[in-house]
Amino acid sequence: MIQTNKAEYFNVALATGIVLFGFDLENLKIMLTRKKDDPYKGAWVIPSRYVKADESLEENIKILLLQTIEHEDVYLEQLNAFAKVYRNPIGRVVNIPFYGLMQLTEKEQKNAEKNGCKWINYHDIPPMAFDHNEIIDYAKERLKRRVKRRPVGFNSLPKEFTLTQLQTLYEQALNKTFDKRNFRKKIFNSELLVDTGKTTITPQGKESKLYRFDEEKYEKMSLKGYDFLF
Amino acid sequence: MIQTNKAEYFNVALATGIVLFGFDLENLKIMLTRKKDDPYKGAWVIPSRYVKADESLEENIKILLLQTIEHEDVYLEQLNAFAKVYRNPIGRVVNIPFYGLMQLTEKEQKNAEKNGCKWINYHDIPPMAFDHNEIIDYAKERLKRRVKRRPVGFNSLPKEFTLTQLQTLYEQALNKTFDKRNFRKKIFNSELLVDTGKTTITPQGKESKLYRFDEEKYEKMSLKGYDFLF
DNA sequence: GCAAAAGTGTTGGGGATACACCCATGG
DNA sequence: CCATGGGTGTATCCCCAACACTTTTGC
Repeated sequence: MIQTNKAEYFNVALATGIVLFGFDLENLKIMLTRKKDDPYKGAWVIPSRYVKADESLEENIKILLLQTIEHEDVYLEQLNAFAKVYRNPIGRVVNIPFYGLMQLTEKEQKNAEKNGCKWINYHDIPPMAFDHNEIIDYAKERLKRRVKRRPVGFNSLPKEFTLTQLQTLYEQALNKTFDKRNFRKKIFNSELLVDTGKTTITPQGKESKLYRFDEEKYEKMSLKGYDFLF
Repeated sequence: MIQTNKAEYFNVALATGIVLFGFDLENLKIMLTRKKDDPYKGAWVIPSRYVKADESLEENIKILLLQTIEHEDVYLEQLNAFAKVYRNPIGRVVNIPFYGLMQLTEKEQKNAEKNGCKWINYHDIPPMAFDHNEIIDYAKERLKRRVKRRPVGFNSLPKEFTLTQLQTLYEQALNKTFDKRNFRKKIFNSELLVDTGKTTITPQGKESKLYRFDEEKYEKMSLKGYDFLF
């Protein structure tokens, strides 16, 4: 590490951003907002926020979550820093975005709207300011890897859910379809699910069994990943 | 993005670091150096360097490579930013480390030594300054994932190599052993290798076949990953 | 009555693992 | 002559992919 006078290097700004994925049991969505001031006033962006010198990235992201969906109950992972020299016209701003995954209910839909954000379909992301399209593409790739290699439902489904809901989540994230029987076999083989014995009536009026995750098994799988692939 | 006066946020320093893995055909090693000035003067660190406001991360890493091994012929990937508030006593310094993978020859051994660096065994990393042990652990996990899911030999072996050398690389990185026949079967099934028809005499005096990678196939595999696991 | 969704088994193939011996060389 | 390392084949098992019909409900 080259030693030098502080002023020469302590002149970069740090920001976090959040690529927040929400699953409403039918579609995967991403929460976007519009920029409130220049540069790029009015353009689509992911929610972002400058980091103060004595603030951790996690604290900063939590504030972003409170300002948008109004709670912090989100699974988070840090993504690669985006640090190109001229990515922001006002100076050298490094954005360290996070990937977030959550269940999307009416509540978050309303809170987001109230706070000037919008949940937009995963497959229908508009052109955005800065390098935010790049950031979203990167986050989507991360989500795909996670879905393939680790269980993700715990963070994006209600406590009890149907197998069709789980399969829909996987199909949306990976943008392909699965054979129902094979999907269920794979899931059951992983011993990740517990039959609650209960049923629900789906929006289509069909009776459907409810399952929940085996939390202990889920934790183990989250760390190790699967030995098979979706 | 909250708008504000520039001085309030443009006060962070940015650094890159390199966790450089080298394979000398027998052992995996990591290049470390000792800190030349305070804080932590004399302590082990990974080679690191402040980023200037108009300098890209990649430019910065290239300079680090020239100052240590004296060439840039290294496979690089950016790792997660390390950004804890109090990780550096002189101020808020965010380190964006890179993972590097290369073949380690006599030349780099000598250059590193000349430039105050040392190649240390992968399994024998000393306590280090700042959070550099954490960074190395993170990079090791990345290497393990890469070895399991994508071909890595191209970046860490000579153009032509023996299957034992390739297997040793995998065994070192994953810290386990493989059955020779099964390892070869898996590699051949991937159709990644081409028999050069040549042989070499190993240091043990045995005649051994030389292989090289099928570059086209290798590129494809690097992007998609394997459908099987090591 | 018909369209849409929930639920359920079998078969075949391919890749992973486990496992042992021969031969050539250096010492 | 023996220790070391290069090279090779088979049998088993399990996971994966392909594939179709019944039942119930809403409309």
